[in-house]
Amino acid sequence: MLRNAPTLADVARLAGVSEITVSRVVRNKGPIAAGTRARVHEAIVKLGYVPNRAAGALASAASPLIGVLLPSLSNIVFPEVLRGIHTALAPTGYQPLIGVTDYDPLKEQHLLSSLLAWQPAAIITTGFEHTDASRQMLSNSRIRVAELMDIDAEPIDIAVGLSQRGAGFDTARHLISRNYRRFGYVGHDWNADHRARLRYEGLRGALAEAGLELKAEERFDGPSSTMAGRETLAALLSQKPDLDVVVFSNDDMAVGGFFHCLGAGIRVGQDLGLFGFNGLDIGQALPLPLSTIRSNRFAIGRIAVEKLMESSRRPEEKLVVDTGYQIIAGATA
Amino acid sequence: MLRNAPTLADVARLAGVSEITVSRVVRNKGPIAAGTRARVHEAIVKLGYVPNRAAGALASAASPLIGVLLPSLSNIVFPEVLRGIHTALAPTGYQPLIGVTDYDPLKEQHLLSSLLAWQPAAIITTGFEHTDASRQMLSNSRIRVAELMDIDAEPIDIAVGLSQRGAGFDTARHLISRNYRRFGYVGHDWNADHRARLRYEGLRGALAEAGLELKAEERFDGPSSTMAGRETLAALLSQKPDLDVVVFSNDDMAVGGFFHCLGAGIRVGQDLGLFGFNGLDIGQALPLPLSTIRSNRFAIGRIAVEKLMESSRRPEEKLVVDTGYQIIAGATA
DNA sequence: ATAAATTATGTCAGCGCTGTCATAAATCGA
DNA sequence: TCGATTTATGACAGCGCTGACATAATTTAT
Repeated sequence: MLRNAPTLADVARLAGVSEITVSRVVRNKGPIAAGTRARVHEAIVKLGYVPNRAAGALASAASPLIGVLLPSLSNIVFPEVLRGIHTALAPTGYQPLIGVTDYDPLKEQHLLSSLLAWQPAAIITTGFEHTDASRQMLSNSRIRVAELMDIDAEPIDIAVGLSQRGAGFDTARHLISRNYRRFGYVGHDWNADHRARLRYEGLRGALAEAGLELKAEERFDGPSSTMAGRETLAALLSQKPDLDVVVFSNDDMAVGGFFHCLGAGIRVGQDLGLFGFNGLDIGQALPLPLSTIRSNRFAIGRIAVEKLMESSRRPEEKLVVDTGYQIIAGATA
Repeated sequence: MLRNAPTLADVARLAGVSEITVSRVVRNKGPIAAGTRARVHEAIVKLGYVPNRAAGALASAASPLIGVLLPSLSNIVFPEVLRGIHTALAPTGYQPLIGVTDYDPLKEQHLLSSLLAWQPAAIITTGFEHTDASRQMLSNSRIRVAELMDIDAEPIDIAVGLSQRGAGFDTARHLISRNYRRFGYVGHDWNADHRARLRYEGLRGALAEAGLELKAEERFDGPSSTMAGRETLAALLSQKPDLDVVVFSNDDMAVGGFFHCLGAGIRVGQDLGLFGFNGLDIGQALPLPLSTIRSNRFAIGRIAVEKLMESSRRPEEKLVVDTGYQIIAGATA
């Protein structure tokens, strides 16, 4: 932006009104006579005026920015949440200011303070794992805060997501009802991905209730990926070949598992059941649609924004929105 | 952010120095005595001072923001570019302000003007297709501009990417050298995705040079996806079964094609060759690794930021960085 | 017709910071 | 030793906008 870009004052002069009137026209605020509005708009177009957001943010101690903290951009899950956020934000004039935490609460804390420096209207972050300092900043700021993906704990303000533990639990219930008994588990690094751990715990809980247990489990030491799923299933089966179903930490891993079976001549759905989590498109495009759980990621982002926008002040009551999950029966388990 | 958050003045008072000195300490600018610096830092920590970015941006007519315009977040390609941008940005203190254009130049134009209102240090956008007004805004602004993904036209300032046309061309050359002759093409909507069209044109160009042609082609009317690839290949083959290789507009589509073959009992690599574009992980995790072209998306984002950061003023010379592409021979063609 | 309410517009200070220019203190060179 | 540099700090205005508080013009009610 140039120093000599037209300002409110320039527009006001050209339209023959005061600056504040132009400001009101631009922000659609307060009563403006139709004729005045027209003249101002004309002047705006003529000069190519674009409001300086920094000045506006400073003067009003508020900005049309929404801080968004995402743990990762490496698989499609969080971009989809972001897409939901974006879709809901687009008609409002708010813009997302993004930070990527790499699943690191300390990084989240640093990013949070630089986001807060912009005086955003709201902050959207992921999960409930924050440093004390982050929590402090968020509650001090008094702006609206949404914590996404999980609803298994008490939010700072709004939580939007699904019960990760419940999803794990219902995975086991579903598979037990389909007469699977010899369960294996293939996961990835859950120091990073806390929600994968919650699903795992839910899974084990339901198995225990049914008097069952995991016959074998293997965790890939790194982030989830198709390749990791493929290799980790191979490792699991070489150690324990007589499983009748394997639950994966997510669809990326499960699709990899499917590919392993394809290569190894294992008939998926007959010799071995496979179950994922997320309901990604890729899983449903497989020759056998993947049995999995739909996690409604787009909706989580969209609904979070909608709820945040309902009021600029944080209400007394904390809000928890359960976006639910649906078991996709599929054909692999 | 609260109206009563500590300001520079509060820090200055506590440290017993002037505001400008605190400002200099915070920004690491100008000479500061070690003792002064220490006292200021102490005061900053004690008060939990966080600089108000809006004020800084207003006063200096510049902000530590980088405007990023992406066409889509629906598949993994642009999130990966964004990840590259993010990775390079993280140590610099700059933050990305994101807009999603849905491949619509007019939407891009609107987003551009709201990004520019923040007086960003630079703008990163995609491709060369902009409205005249966008082009105008970008050149008037004098800030650094990077146009990503394609290098087949003259950039406004910096272009970082690969020759899409060249990638299409070399796809054909490669397949011809492997004795494929009966080419089919499966694409998606290229009104949106202009680069897919460039690759297609490159492909046809190389075929023509070799005295060959596309025996059949089919374009899915919508964005690329695994399912679209699967269905569109089915349609193509039902119309023209005797192809020996099918080139897809990208890996998502090609993976879908692979799944179709799996279901239809077509032996990939023997009965029919498949070739993609992008070099996504998923393609390489297939039982037969997908034959495709690696497009170095992460590097495109990272290098764009690095080049943008080299100077805050736009140099006389336009810069084109070719991040290249590599043919991944794979096993499907 | 006149007070009361409503609508339309303006004045002014100040948001929190940084650029510019000035000044003071320390260091240097011959 | 004394001007010339270099280093360290400060005073001050002003970036472009908006909130609070008038005030003027118009409509409505009585």
